[in-house]
Amino acid sequence: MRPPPWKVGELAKRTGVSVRALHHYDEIGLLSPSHRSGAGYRLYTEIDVARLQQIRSLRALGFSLEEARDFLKRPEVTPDRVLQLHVAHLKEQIAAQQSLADRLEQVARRWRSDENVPTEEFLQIIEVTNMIGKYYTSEQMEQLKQRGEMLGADHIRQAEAEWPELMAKVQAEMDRGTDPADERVQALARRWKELVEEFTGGDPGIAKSVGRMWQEETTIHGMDTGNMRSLMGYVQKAWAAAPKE
Amino acid sequence: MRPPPWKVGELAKRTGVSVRALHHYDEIGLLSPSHRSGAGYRLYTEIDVARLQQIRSLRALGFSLEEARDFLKRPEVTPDRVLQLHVAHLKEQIAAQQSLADRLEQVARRWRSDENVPTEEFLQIIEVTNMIGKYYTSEQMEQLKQRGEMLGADHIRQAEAEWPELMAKVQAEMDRGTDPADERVQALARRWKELVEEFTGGDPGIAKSVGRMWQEETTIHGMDTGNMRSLMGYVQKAWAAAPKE
DNA sequence: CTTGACCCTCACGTAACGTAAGGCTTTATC
DNA sequence: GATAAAGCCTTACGTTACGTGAGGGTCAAG
Repeated sequence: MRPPPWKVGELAKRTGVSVRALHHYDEIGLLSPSHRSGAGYRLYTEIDVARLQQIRSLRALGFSLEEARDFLKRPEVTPDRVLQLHVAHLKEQIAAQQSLADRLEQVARRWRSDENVPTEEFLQIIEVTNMIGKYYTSEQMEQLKQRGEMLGADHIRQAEAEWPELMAKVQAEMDRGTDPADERVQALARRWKELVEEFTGGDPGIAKSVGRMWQEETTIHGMDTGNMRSLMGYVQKAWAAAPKE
Repeated sequence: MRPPPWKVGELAKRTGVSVRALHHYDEIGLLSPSHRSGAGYRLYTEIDVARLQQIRSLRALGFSLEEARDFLKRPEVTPDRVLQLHVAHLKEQIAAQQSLADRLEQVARRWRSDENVPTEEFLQIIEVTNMIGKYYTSEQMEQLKQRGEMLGADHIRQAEAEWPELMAKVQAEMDRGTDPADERVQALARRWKELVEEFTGGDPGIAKSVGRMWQEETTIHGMDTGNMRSLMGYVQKAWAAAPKE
């Protein structure tokens, strides 16, 4: 296991990725080992390991192998960016799973008491169960990727810059106790929504999940999380209070 | 949407399970709607919805469709049992994801500071990432199911009864501050391990995850969780302190 | 020097649907 | 009450990410 060119079986044993999978990644040009021995043995280096990690993280996000390959081609995709995405996704999953677990426990309790659970409960459970692990669905990813390309890197950066600013303003209104229905707050909430939509391509499903992702992202840019949740709550109230269009 | 025989598309829309998937489930005899209209339209009742929920929960646990079908045939499998399994699995996932997320954040920070992360980190991340969502692997499930059949229902119940008893004893030693290496504790730890192995068929991978499941299960039988964790920790120390065989 | 553990390259198999084709039925619209 | 549009049916081939051998070199150990 020691000496850092590893043979395929060694890498497989250490990572839990099957030999066949590594062969497959090589075949499709997703991860080709940096070296081959004289006899044609695949030899993987640290660089290959790092790339494999990126790949597995992206797969955990729901990327297909092809999407992962394309994504890793893009120059702005740095290793820590991938890690951040993975972390954001995990936190999202955790939140969703936590609430589902609570719900399931309730239903189980109810079932044990009177064996009579309304079908509506089951319908909702099915829906939520499906959503978990599917948060970034393939079409959603499609849109995300397209948007990412269409907006261009600098556009994205601009949005990134606007977020903290916008959040600071919202925070100010919140501290001041302004009613979420107030026009000033409404304007901020609208802008918030626009920013989200700009990034998501207007898909409401993706908006929900990516909303939280942005929350993470901007957290990383130097803000605190507990607070953020209350901010989100405030904005949501504002949306709820909005005159319908 | 109201009237409870639903057509396939209605059910699909409400649950997020695709029409094709429902057709598929019908084809393979996993979920055949209770009724058909004169024109041959599939009509799903509340009972069908409840079954669909079971199926999706089992799928979330990593069951294949065939395994789910067989599992649901068994008479001791009640709806709330499936819910409990699902809950246990979710909590397990949450714990694993939480620790992975922490790890990823650490690594990301380290990367941003010196851009130099030891390969060992990546190897471990890959391994853990793989394990999540794979906790119950198909072969593991195989073993679980086989064991479930081989042990028989009453054997299981006996084990169920022994758990609280055993845990009470462990708790007593722990409260007393007995060293985990002490022979009394060692005996209890061995029995603990035996019980786990009896249920898991001796597979160490499954033992780890099912250990937590039992934790949940027995919790449900009326014990408190926070405490349980420290119990587990204590037993693990005992295992670590065991003279190697 | 042989034997077991690995490695290679084909190459076909599989699970759980996706997707499209061709053709009825039900619902909505005028 | 006709005429779409929308939804349902079956049949059937396509897809992704590998699993699972088959047939045959390679290499460290005894």
